[in-house]
Amino acid sequence: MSRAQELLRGLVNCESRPHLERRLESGERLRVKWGIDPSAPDLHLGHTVPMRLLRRWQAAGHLPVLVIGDYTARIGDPSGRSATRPQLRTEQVEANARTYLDQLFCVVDPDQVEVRRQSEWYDGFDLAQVLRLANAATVAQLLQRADFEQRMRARLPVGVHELFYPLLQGYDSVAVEADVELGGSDQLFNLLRGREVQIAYGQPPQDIVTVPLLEGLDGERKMSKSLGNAVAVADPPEQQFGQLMSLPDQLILRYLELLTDASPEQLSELRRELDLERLNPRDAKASMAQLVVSGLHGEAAALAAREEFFRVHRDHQLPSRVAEVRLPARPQWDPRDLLVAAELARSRSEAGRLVSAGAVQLGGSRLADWRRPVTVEAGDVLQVGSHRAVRLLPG
RNA sequence: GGGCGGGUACCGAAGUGGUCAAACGGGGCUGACUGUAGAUCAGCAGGCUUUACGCCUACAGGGGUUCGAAUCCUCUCCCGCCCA
Repeated sequence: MSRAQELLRGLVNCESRPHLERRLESGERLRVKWGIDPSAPDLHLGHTVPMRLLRRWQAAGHLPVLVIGDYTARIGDPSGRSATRPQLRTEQVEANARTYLDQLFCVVDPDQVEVRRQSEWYDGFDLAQVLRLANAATVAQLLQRADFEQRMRARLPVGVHELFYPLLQGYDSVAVEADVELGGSDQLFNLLRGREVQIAYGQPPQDIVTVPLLEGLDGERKMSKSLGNAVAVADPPEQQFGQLMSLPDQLILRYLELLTDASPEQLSELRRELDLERLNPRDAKASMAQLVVSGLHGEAAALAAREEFFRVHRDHQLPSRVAEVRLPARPQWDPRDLLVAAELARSRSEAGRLVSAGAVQLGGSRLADWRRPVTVEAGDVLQVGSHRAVRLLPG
């Protein structure tokens, strides 16, 4: 496999591939732009797909240029807007940007990057420059974008400022003189626009590399924090492990391919084992989860997370670390008050329902009826379902 | 600026005067089973209480009609479409 082929392995799309391969073979140090909007403080596993690619390119001697979208994030990300969103304040954006970088450097080598912020060039942008930028595309070109079209058809709002997104992102490429821009496959439109903007400003157009979008835990839609199907990079290892175990079985190989260093040979071997049912999908999934978690938190943490998961969910034992709750001493408790006091139920009504459903155990025995008061011994464990439990202490 | 159509629980979406705390689907929670928080099947679904077909709060917001309103009227706010 040539150097270029190695760097482009597993990618869905390049523009233009022959040109990019030539440049990769030339030994040139390429400036590889990757942009992120710090509109929310957390990166998730979907972001680590391009991050992992950047690391590979770093190893081959190229320079990632990370563009922090502090400007577009400050305006407010209009996608998925359900109400007028409060504009993010500068400090908030800056704080987000910092946690972003911390998370990024879990994967990307912090010594081999250039970090840039949009504010470097947009703070001083005047109207003449805005108009010149706006002249780099026509309305028809901007509206042909698939998600605008879908939203218009679905009678959802499309803000005027959203039309500027591709232009702003494109101008970023001009500002940082990008040779290559990396993005998710949903970014193709914006990335291509970047080429046109560069041409309009007299620069050679960047090459484009798009990586596949990672499906979220629901197995259907792309991973996104707002869809609630994401695993955050900063989440604790046990939580990540558990979330990964809730993945539909058919995505095990996909996650291995996009989120770990598993080789194509290992993947096809694993596929064969699963097809022949020689391997329990649960165990394959656990191996995947362990690899992914160890990539972010290290091997020891990943192993501990795996053991804890099996202990609680396969062997149905109490979690090894149970939170402690201090309660006033009372001779008897209404089970509902007890659940609310332990923060295992939001209301007495909900607590009553949980007891009726047979979900609640106190000191190892199942509560049958919320009407029957219970006595609490110091150190008793109150448990709801299989994995929510607290130890009750007098206080 | 004009015309039209909308705003219902976490999301989508029924419901056009009482039997609506509100169908159905998704998501969520719980149980059974299992091979995992996966799959499948079942249950739960605002709050409070003396757990009763009791009370309070709730169908964008305010005001009104009515014995009674998510449903009718009115004003306000928000959104979409078409025309200009």
